[in-house]
Amino acid sequence: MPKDTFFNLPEEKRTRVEEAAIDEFASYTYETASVNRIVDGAGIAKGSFYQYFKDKKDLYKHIMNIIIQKKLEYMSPTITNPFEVDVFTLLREMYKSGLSFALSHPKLLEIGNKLLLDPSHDIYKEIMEENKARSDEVFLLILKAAKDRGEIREEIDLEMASYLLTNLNIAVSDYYMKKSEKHEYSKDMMKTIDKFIDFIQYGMTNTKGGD
Amino acid sequence: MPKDTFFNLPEEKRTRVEEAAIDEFASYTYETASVNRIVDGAGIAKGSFYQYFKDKKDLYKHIMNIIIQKKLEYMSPTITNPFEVDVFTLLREMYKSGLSFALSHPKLLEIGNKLLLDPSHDIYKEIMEENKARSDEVFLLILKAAKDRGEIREEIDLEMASYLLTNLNIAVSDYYMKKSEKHEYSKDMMKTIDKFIDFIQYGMTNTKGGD
DNA sequence: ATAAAATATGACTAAGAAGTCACATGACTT
DNA sequence: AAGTCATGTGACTTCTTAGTCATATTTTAT
Repeated sequence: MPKDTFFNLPEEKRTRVEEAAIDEFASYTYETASVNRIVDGAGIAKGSFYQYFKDKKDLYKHIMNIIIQKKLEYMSPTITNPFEVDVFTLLREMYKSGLSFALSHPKLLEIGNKLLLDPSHDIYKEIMEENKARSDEVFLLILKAAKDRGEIREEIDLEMASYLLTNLNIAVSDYYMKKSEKHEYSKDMMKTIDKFIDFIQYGMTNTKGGD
Repeated sequence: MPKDTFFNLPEEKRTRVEEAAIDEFASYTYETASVNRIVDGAGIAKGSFYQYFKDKKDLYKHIMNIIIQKKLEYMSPTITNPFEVDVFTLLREMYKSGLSFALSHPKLLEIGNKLLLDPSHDIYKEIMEENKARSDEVFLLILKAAKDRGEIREEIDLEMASYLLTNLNIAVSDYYMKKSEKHEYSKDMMKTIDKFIDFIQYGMTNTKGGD
C-alpha cells in the first residue's frame, strides 16, 4: 500500500505519477522497469517517490490494484449472475468484457499480460495470493455448473479446459489488438468474439457427427 | 555467431558454457540474464567469455539455434509429409512432438517461451526474422490445405485459428509440465494430447447438431 | 630452443540501478 | 511571528551490470 502522503497528493499530481508508472510497466517488465525513468516521466524528485511508496514493489502492486479495479468495472454487469445463463452466452459476455477492457486500456492489458507470462518470479505469486480469484479457477466453477446442466460434453476435462480458456482469453485480445489499429468497440470486435466462441463451442471439424 | 575460439574449445568446456547459459536464460529473461552469473556458473573468466562471443546477444542467439535444432530433431518425422494426412492426425503428431520435446528439454522450452511471450522487445523480432517459419505461419499453411480438402468447417477464420493453435500449443505444454512431475513420455501424456485435439476438433458443446 | 600465434585472465571502466538522507520549502497551528 | 509538522529535493551510497584491455599463459610452428 502506498503511504498516506501519496493519497494526500492533489489529484493531478497523483495521476501524473500513476500514468508515468503505467507507461513504464507497460514498456518494461517489473524487473527491468526503472524508478529513475518513472520519476523523470512524472516530473518528481527521486526522494519524493520514496515519500509516496515504500519501494518499487509497492508502486507495482498499487498499479496492479488499479488494473484489477478497472477490469472489475468492465466485468461486473456480466458476472453478477454467472450461473443463470448458458455457458457459451456467459463466455461470450466474458470475452466481450475482456476485449472491451483491452481496447480501452491497452497499456493496462499489457502490464497484466507481462505479469501472467512470468509466473516463475516471486512477484507473480505474491500478487496472485493477494488477489485470490485466478481466472482459471473462475472458469472451472463456471464449467462445472455447465457440465451439471449438460451443456458441455461429459468427456471434456474441465481443469484443462479452464486452463485453456484462460490462455485463449489472453490470446484473443492480443490477436485483435494486433489486427486492429482503431481500438474502438466495433462490429469487427463482435465478429472476432463470435468466431472465437464458435471455435470453442463446435471445434474445427466439418464431420459434425464424426468420431 | 560465436567466434571460432568457441568452436575450437574442447567439447567438455564448450558444453559447460552452453549449459550455464541455458540455466541462466531459463531462469531469467534476456534482459535480466547476467553474463557474470553465466561465467561463474561455467567456471570461466569474464574475459574468456568475450573471446568466445561478441556480446550477450551473440550467446543468446547461439542458444536459440540449439533450441531450434533440437526441436527440429523431434519434429522431423512428423513434418516430412505434412499434407498427406488429415489435419487432426497431423496436429496430434505435432503436439505430440512438442510435448515430447518439452518433457525432454524443459529448460529449452522455458527459454523459448520466455522469448515468445515478449514480442515487443527487439530481440524477438531479430530472432524471428532470422528463423523465418513462425509457428502460426506453418499452421496457416496446414489449415488452408485442410480446408481445401473439406476437413474443417468453411466458416472457420484460418488466420485466427492458426494464431490460437500456436498459443494453445504453448499452453498445453505448460499445463502438462505443471501437472506432471515425472517428466517422462507416458500414457498420461497421450491422454493429455487426445483431450486437447478432441477439444480443437469438436469443441465443448454437447448439442452435436446445434447452432 | 625460439619465436609466434592463440587463448586465458581478472582488475578495470562507465553506466545504470534501488534506495537513503540531510536539508529546504511550504503550510497550518497557536 | 514562531513553531511544528508534512512534503519536496537531489546528491549520495552501494550494488550490479556489459564490455574492455593489458598482461600472462599455453599451444603450435619453425
